[in-house]
Amino acid sequence: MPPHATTQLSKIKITIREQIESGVIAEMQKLPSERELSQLFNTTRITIKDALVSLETEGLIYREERRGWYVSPQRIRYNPLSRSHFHQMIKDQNRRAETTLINIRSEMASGQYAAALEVEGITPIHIIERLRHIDGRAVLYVENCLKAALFPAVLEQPLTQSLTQLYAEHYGYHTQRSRFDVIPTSAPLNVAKALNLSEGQPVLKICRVNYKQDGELLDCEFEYWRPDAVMIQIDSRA
Amino acid sequence: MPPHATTQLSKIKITIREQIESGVIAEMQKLPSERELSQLFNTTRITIKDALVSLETEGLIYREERRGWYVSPQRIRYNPLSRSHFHQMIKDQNRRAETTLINIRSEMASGQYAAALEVEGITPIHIIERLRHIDGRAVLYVENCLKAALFPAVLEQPLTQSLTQLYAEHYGYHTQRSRFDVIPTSAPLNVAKALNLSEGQPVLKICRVNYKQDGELLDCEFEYWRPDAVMIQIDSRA
DNA sequence: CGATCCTCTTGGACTAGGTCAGTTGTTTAA
DNA sequence: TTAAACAACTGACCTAGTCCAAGAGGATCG
Repeated sequence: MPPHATTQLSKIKITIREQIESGVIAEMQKLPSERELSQLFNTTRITIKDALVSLETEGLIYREERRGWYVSPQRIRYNPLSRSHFHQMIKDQNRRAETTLINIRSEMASGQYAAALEVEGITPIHIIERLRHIDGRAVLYVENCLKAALFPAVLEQPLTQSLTQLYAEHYGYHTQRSRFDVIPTSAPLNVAKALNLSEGQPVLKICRVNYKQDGELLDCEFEYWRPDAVMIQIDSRA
Repeated sequence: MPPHATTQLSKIKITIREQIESGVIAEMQKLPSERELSQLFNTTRITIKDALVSLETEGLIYREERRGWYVSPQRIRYNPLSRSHFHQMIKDQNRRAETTLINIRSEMASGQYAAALEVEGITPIHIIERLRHIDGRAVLYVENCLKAALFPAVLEQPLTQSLTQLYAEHYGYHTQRSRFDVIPTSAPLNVAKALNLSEGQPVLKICRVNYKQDGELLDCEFEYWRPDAVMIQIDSRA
């Protein structure tokens, strides 16, 4: 019997947590369906769902929309200040990374793009939308936003690799300064679609602005992480 | 009529969002009760609750346990690398800060404390639990964890002010290096109690370790923020 | 061999209630 | 005047279902 289990909810949570921590259900393995669990615990789907959502908030499990609930793997440690490549970072932590290109748009800066790029008036920009996977699981949706004037013919380049590397090798741009915000919020529809979430589920949003060697604003980036997949880790001299 | 509102849920969300953004309901003001809202929108409390939880995830509203739902104020911008005082940071953003002392414990390091302080074997520590308010709202629960050997008679000092300042003025310790982790997770029971949350609601956990001028580990800190109250903002040269 | 269709399973969205415990403000009694 | 008692209100927790759309996998057909 679980210790100090007062409510149904905490009993369910404790039992499932024990199953996961003892390894009975492995990382990335599927939990029984909500209907099955509600029979197992002799309760309703709503109570089961409340328990699952709570464990999801904790970062112990995650869901794929209309597919089921799964056990979260270990969090990736991520330092947004280090401009090291995503693929390198994942590999350093003995995990497997993939990147797919979703879409490229060219438009005039407006809304959060204009604000982040600190531009007024009509400025043409390219927006590169990519999806990053770790161990086969979509965990990160990224929008890179480039001032078109700084990046001639960028759309003909290979865009599933590191953009940092592309900037350096093809344009001679090096990031000298970075500024970023971390905001716990919810997934907009397009992000939710890409990450197999439903609209309004929690994500960790990271907005990053990079400046090149001469101090000019280089590009900005909007990252949307599955919140169970990552922890921000920063080490710096004060 | 709200645009593109397909489901009940999104209709309710859009309507409440409009009310807040247009200022009909002001910051920190209470929303109607779930029961009232379910009558207003001619739906059940479950649907209303789903909508409210979704807006809460977004950071637009927050709840006080068994008290009601309220409109979130603007997020505080917080740079965990700058060792500037909490009260100064809040004042710089034209907000009002308070700190209350909850409890002080002296025990032997174990669990996450031992891990963060990088100690093995029996090490006596002091744990200072404090609660921080912004504009009268409890938004941050902090545990400071000090190696007792480094801080003789620390418990006789005033502990609702800045500990950084106390370290410098009374012990001559200055933070030279900081390391911190940011983790979206859920509130443990003691934290939930202090922040008027219910167990398992989302918090932003920040674990910080400070090293003093000679490189020795000085102290560590566990911060639990209401996730709608804060955004992490870092600016640094790469 | 590849595409399409069909069926089963899944979580998402919803209705219509009830009980319980902590919070708040008011009334009452010492 | 003050504290204790009380009643009203709140979200937390819970039951018992229905309907729907998207996902997954197998069978079928060109």
